[in-house]
Amino acid sequence: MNKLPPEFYDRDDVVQIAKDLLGKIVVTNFDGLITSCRIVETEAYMAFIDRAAHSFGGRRTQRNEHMYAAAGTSYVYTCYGIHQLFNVVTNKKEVPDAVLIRAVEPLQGVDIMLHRSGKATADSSLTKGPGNLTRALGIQKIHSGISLTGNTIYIAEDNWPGNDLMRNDVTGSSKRIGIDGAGVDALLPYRFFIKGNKYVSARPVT
DNA sequence: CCGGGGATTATCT
DNA sequence: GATAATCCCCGGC
Repeated sequence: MNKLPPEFYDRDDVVQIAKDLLGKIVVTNFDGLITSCRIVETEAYMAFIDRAAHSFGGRRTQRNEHMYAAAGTSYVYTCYGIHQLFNVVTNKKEVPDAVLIRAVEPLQGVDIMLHRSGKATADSSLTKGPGNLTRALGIQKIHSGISLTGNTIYIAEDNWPGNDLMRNDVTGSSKRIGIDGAGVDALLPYRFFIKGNKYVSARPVT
């Protein structure tokens, strides 16, 4: 299992990076508790011109400051007052591209994740949906701004079979979820998921 | 089984 | 004061 290098994140095509992150593995290591999950659903948010992005028009506030950080930085923020959402910052410093991780499949440390979520059984709701997966992995707002090439939170790849198959046979795309206020940009096909995976958070909208 | 709406609070205007 | 990149329960079919 190899940690993704800084060059993976430091590219100018955030849509391609969102596709490439499918099948990769998120690992968290908090206080010696190691949990890991495979990414099965992502969404791309493009800097400056994307009305759905927090950084639309170059908007820069205390909340989204980390979107402007170097490639490979985490951006975690609170949504609806309750949920923490985990994003991967891409592209060069001062260019606020990001990929939202929307759903993952548990791999390692399921018992720890159940405990964090207060759930009794490991059904798909454990890590289906952006709010649920951060709870299971223990990711909180205090983890915003850290490097994803370090040892606390990082993303790695293994010899997952999907890597060897034709990418379009394994993955699908749709418009993004929950951003109806974004005008025409709400229709952009910037959501990517692994076809048929039971942890994918919602039905693709045609 | 499915869809609608309430929960709950950080953040921005 | 309004809104929000969501979740989950409950009521109706």
